Amino acid sequence: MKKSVIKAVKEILQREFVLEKPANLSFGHYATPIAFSLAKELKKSPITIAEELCSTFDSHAIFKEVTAIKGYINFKLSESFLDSYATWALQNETSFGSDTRDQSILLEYVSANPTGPLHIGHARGAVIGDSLYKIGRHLGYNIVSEYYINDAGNQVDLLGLSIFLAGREHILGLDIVWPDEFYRGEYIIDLAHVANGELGSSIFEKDENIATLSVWGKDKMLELIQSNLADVGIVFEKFVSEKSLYDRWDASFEKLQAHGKTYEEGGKTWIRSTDLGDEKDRVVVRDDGRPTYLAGDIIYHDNKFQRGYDKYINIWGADHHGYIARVKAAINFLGYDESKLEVILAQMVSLLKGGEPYKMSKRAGNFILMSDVVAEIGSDALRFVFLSKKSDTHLEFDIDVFKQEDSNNPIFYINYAHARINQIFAKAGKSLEDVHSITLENLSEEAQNLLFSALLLPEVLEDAFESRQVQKVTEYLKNLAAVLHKFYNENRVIGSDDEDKLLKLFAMVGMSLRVGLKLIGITAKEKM
RNA sequence: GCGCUCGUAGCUCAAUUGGAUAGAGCAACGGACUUCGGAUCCGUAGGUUGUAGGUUCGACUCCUUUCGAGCGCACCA
Repeated sequence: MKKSVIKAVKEILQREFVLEKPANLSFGHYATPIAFSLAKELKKSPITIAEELCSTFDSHAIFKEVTAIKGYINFKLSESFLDSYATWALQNETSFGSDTRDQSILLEYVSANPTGPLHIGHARGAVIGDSLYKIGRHLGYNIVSEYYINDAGNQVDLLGLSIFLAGREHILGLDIVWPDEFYRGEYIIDLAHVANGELGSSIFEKDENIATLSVWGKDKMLELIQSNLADVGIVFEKFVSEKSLYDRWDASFEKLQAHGKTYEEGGKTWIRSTDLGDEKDRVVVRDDGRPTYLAGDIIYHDNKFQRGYDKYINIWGADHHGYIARVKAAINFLGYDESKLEVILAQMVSLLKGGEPYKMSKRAGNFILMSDVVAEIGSDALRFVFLSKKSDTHLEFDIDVFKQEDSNNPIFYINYAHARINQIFAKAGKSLEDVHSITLENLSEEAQNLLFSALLLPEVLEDAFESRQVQKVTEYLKNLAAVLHKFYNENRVIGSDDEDKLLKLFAMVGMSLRVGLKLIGITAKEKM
């Protein structure tokens, strides 16, 4: 819809311009402030320019009216244009808002360590990533989702040790001296019991079994994480193991060397990341010859860029923000364009419980499990809460308030609008086919506005995806539901002269609600 | 100390990425039910956009100052 307007306006103005929504729908459907930017050039007032430009739009069929108000040029679409668009959309639900694009995108998100279940902080990035993925696909991007498994290094060793010690304490009944660093939490004890069942209690007898428990535990945790994700409708296309990458280190290292960005000092190998604005140079190989975590990420990004995507999006927890500079520097040193990497930071989620701060930590066992929250409020509400806020703002909510949310939850409000539409069709004893051929014209002002709102979905999706701000979709859906509820209260459909027209209009609204919800991972309810 | 992110109604958040009178929900108060499901709608009240400057036709948005909050500042992942 927006594209048609841009095309039409461009034909007439013959120059670039900004198209936006007017402050008030009564002004028109779209507007441009171009007169302001022309004012200096033409040495005339914006108001005069806008009025002059208006008259040049008279002939165009897609506009009902073009008016100048306080320097803005406002465009009102014709009813026949809106009707034909809606009629087409209703016949093509799956492709409504869909398009073909040639850009390819690799989207990496979650990538939580396989050393414990997902907690509520992971959920934010997970839900945002998955929604971007679903929307991007719908918009026609060639987009692939990927999970990077940190299955190498100390953390996984620590997991093995923790399970081992838990087994010795809880299964063998031995007295344990716990080291400073280990994973706490019920799930470690649970794992020890499962290991006891699958591997036998003898696994806890000898220290050399710790390595076995590490690998075993990591696989179990990965299964658990995947199951946690599946519970909120998230399935990854691809998993990449950090461990499997290290034998390619030599090849990646050669590239860095070829660009002269490495050096030896103190028996260690460094990269000159300060050349590209990092705070300090970084060690990539320790003095004992073991590569660091960054080395793994260098190989991984080398591997990613070799796969040749147009764009790489990583969603990280905000506590990793200090990591961006060194990874971008490394990508540059490998000989790639680091601007193709875009990092979205999902800010911290702080939880309260009964007004008290609820401290979260991966290492300690007192984090709140994502699966617990899902069990209490459901996947839809969890997704909606995280999708309603910009990812880069700190988010705080009280878990008790969150539990209470029922009718106050906007997800119910939107679902109710959708269910109402189904209900009214049922009550009228009609289906979409019965009203499909009717033309949507001579509608009231309110009905036209409702129709227009429903038809905005495609451009909202596009805007949300391109700005990577999914809250635009939830905002839109809340607004569309509100317009529908208001209209419903003020207008009787069944038995009115315009019954079929209004049913068709409602069908269009229902479709936008349904498609929009689907793309943020929520299934619209047929009835409540 | 240095860096990144964020300060918008009592609370949780929006604001077309520099545009028109800064908007929703919750909480408060007052209305609308012989209703196509009231899980809804309407109204009232609530703001110097943390502070102080600057840039321009125009600033919540960009720049500078300052205050506050969170996070980071590993050869851990």
